[in-house]
Amino acid sequence: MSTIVADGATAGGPARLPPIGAAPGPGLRLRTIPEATVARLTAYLRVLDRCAMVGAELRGDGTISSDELAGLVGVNPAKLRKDLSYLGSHGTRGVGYDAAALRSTLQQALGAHETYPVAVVGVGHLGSALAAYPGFPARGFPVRALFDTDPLKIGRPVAGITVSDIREAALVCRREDVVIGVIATPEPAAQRVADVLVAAGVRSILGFAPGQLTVPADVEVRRVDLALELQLLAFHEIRRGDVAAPRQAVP
Amino acid sequence: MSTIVADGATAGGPARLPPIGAAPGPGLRLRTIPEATVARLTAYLRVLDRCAMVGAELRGDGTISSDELAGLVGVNPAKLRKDLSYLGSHGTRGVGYDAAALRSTLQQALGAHETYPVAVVGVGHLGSALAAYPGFPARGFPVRALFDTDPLKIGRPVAGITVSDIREAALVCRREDVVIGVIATPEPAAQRVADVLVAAGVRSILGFAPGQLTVPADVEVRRVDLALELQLLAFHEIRRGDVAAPRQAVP
DNA sequence: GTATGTGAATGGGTTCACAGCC
DNA sequence: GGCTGTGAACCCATTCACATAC
Repeated sequence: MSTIVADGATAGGPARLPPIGAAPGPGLRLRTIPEATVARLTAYLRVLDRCAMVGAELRGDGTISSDELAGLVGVNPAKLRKDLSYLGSHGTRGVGYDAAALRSTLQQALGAHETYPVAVVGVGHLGSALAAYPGFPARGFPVRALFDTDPLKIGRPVAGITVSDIREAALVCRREDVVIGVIATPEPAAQRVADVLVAAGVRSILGFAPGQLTVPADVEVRRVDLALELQLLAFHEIRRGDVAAPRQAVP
Repeated sequence: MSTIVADGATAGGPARLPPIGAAPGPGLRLRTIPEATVARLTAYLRVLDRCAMVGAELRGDGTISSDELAGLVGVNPAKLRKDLSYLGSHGTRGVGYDAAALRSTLQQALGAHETYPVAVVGVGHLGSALAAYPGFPARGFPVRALFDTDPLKIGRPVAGITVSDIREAALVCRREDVVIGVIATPEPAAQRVADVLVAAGVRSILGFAPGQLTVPADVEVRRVDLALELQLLAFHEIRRGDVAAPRQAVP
C-alpha cells in the first residue's frame, strides 16, 4: 500500500492531480508517494546529513548531482530523480541539487524535525537491546517507556528507563506521549500486547514476533522477522547448491 | 572483481533469481521462485508445524484447504495456491492438501531439515541479544560463533558462546561451518566486518547497520534497518495528521 | 458440489531514454 | 556541454475468475 506526502509541484503521473486549492492544514499539500520511495528518501537524507556534518563530499557551490548522491547511497540515479520528483523538489538542470535545500525538503517531508517517543514491550534480551539502541534516538525515536509483566523487572531501570507494569501502559503511554509501540515479547504474548497497546492509544506498532497480529484498521503494523531473514539467506545457499546435501531424500 | 551493492529497501528489492542451471537435488524442481513467495512458504510451514504439534486445527483426515491454511497465516487463498504451485505441490481438487505431505514438501523446498550455523559479529547489546535469541536455533540457525574486537569481551562467554577475536574469523568460521554472518556492529565498522566475513568464506550476510555494504557478486546480503522501520511508521503518522502539525514551512 | 491450479488482468515499482532547461 | 524531470516500457507480484479434477 502506498501513500502520501507533502508536495509542492505537479509531477508526472497518469492523471495529474489538480493543484489543491485550499490546503486544509498549514501549508502542506498532499500526494501519494510509494512506500519504497519513502524508504529511500530516508537514505538520501541520512547521506546528506553525513555530508553536512563532514562538510565534504559535495562541491564548492553546495550542489550535488543525482549521479553523485545516487552513488553514495547505492541506487540508480534515475530512481533517485524519480523519488525526489514526488516531493516536487526542484533541482537545477545542468547543475544538480542544492544540498542544503534538498536536505531541508527531505526533513520536512519525512517529519525528521519531529520526535516520536517509543515504548518497548518485553524487556528480555531483545527488548533491552532495543532500549539501548543508539540508532533510535539518533533518528528521532527516543525510547521513553519500557513494559513487562515480570515483577522482578518492573521498577528496575534498563538503559536508564524504569520498567513499568504492562497494566499501566495506558497511563504511561499518555504521560510520555508514546506514538510507536515495539513488541519484543515471546510470540505467545504478542497479540495480547498488541491489544494493550491499541487500547492505550498507540496506532503504530513494530513487532518482532513472527505470526500475524490482528489490529483495528487504523493501526499500522510493521513486522521484523529476524529468523525469516536468515531463512531467505539460507534459501539462496540451497539454490547455489553450496550446502552439501546430507541426505538424499527423494520421493 | 565485479561487485554488487546491497540494495537498501526492506521490501522493494528486485528479487534477482538467476535461473542457475546447477541442478539441485533430484526430484525437486527449483525453478525460479519469487522471493516474496519464499517468505510466505516459511510462514505456511510454521503454521503447519504448529498444527502438527498441537495435532489440531486440521480435519480428521489430515487434510487442510487453501482457505483454511490461508486464514491461519493471514493471506489470500489464491495467493497461497499460487505459491504452492511453484513447488509443483499437488493438492487434491475438491478436498485440499494433505497436511503432512505438504509440510514435508515445504521442509524439503526450504531446506528446513538442514542446519545453518551462524556467526554474530559485534557483541554489544544487539549482538548479545541475537546470540541469545531463541528463534534462531528453533528454526535451524544456531549461533556458533561470536566475534568482537574488544579485548575485554574476547574470551568471555556470551549466551554460552566464547567470544572470539575477529582476526580469527577465518579459522573459527571454518571450524564451526559458519554459513551465515550477522553484522551487529556500529555503522563505521560494518564494511570492514563484511570484508572480513567474505574473506572467511561466508557468502550470506545479514546486516543491521544502515548504509550500504559492498561485497562480491556471489555474496548475498540482506539488511535490517530498525530505525527505518520506525521511520516508515512515523511517516504514516504524519500522513494521518496525528502528529501535531509540523511547523509551517514551504517557502 | 467443492477445492485446486493457472492463464489473464491488474497494479506497483524500476528502468530507460529523451525532452526540456540551464 | 551537462543534468533534471518524466512519459513509456518493462518486470515482478497480487488478484481474479474459471476450467479442471475429484
